[in-house]
Amino acid sequence: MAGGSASPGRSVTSRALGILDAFDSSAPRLSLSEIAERSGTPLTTAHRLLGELTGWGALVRRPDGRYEIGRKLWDLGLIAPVQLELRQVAAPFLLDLHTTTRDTVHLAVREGVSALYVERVSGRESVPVVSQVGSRLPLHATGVGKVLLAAAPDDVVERVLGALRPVTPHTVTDPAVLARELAEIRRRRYARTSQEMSLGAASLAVPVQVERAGGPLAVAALGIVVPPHRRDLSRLVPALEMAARGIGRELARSREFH
Amino acid sequence: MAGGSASPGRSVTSRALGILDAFDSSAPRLSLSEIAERSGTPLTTAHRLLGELTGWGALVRRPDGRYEIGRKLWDLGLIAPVQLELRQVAAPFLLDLHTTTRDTVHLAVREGVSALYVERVSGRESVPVVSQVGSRLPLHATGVGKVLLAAAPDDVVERVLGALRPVTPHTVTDPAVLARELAEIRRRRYARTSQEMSLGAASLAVPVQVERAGGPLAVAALGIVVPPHRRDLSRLVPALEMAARGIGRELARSREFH
DNA sequence: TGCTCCTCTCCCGTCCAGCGGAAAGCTGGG
DNA sequence: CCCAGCTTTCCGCTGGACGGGAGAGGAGCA
Repeated sequence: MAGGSASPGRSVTSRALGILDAFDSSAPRLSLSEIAERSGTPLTTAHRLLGELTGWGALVRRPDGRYEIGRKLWDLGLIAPVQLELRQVAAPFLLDLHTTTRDTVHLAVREGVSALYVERVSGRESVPVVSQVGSRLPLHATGVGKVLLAAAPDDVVERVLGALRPVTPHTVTDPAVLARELAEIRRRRYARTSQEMSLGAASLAVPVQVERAGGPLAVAALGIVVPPHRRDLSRLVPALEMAARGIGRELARSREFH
Repeated sequence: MAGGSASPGRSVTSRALGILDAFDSSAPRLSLSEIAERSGTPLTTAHRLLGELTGWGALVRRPDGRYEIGRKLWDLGLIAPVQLELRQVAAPFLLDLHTTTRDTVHLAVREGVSALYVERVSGRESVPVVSQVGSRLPLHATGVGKVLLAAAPDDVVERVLGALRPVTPHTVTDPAVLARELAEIRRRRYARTSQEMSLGAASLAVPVQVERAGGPLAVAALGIVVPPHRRDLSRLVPALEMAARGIGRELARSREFH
């Protein structure tokens, strides 16, 4: 009878941490049984581990019994140097763009075959919140993603072209169409998405480049989302390009010292 | 010979998590031995736990061998609902203030006897970075802190007055002086710090209030930091008050639905 | 160059704390 | 009222955590 036969192999610690993997931006509040199921942990074990995680402050218990991420992880997350240099350098430029245009501006980097949004200044007009800081989207699904893809190594491009899952009803799913778009982006130095018009916004994105010995190196993409009733997208290109060049210049300078 | 005699009592999990406690905004990169010392963990044990934490992604190893907070914790931290509602409601107001004044604007809440900065928009002129989002400062040491203190329950005020440690050379350390300042803040509805002039900036802070049955309830403080060469602080009061009222109103409205 | 000091890594015997099935609380809906 | 689903407590078994020791790898100094 009674339990016993300890864990199936993984270490205690990674088992506890695995619990945290159940949490996600699309599932920020979870009940005990949901967590147990999502993390593949026996209910009782999950219960105990949750107790410890809560005790430490990694999680907090809501009045309704569900768990959510606690202060401690917020504190620690804030000091994570994820693209720290880029974010610090870029922040003033994003704010400047926001001040002059009043629109939503965001900055993303490539992480594998995803675009990772690392900074964002929200505009007043409510646009869909898909580019939340920390969120990841497939490279082929957004303007900044395509810009990053246009500058990515060939093997990455091929991997993306090989698996074009639709994200919105308007996502390109034809590899030939996307390849043509990428060529166009490389030629014009900016991407312009009309696909997302249906979401109530149009967007524009440009590459951020750092000058290096051996040619420029794209490290990020700068995007702006404009409400649909303003169609003066093209007039924004110079401002965006200037900001992108400014970020690249400052980044190169700050790296010289290091 | 050989080790053995397992842990002194605490659970495995909390021991591993305790390792993370060694990290701090003032010490974001640590070596193995620093971590072992800071967390009071035997060197060998710390080494193993660090391996597990790194394997999961809570920490990453830098080329020089030091550890720092990794992507995973960043991701999780971003979905922590720490003052989520307040931050979402306040963000547009902070941006508006920044757009019109170009100065650094920040928002803080009270957490015990500390002011916790939860949102910030940095101005172009570089002011000291003490109000980084996530950082905590004693209530008596800053403008927003004093505003929060002025609205805090009596027991909190007494606790603070009882232990006035100096933070900068200009921090008030005399309880009587601070008590008079607090009375002044309650009367005028805003705080104005001249103490921090030496740091190269002057600041202004107002309470953010939510209307409730049973009188207004201060929940946060809104502050602005102005470079010293602009002395038109008083002209900012109306704009700040309007923003603070706006935040309070929106917050009350969004809570009605809930 | 040889020495010392410091930090990191691997090894391994002991022993205890994690494990999780079972069953008892606790809600809330029908 | 009864039942279904979720949460919490209980507890004996066992396998993995523990950490001292030794040695490798470097940095600094004479």
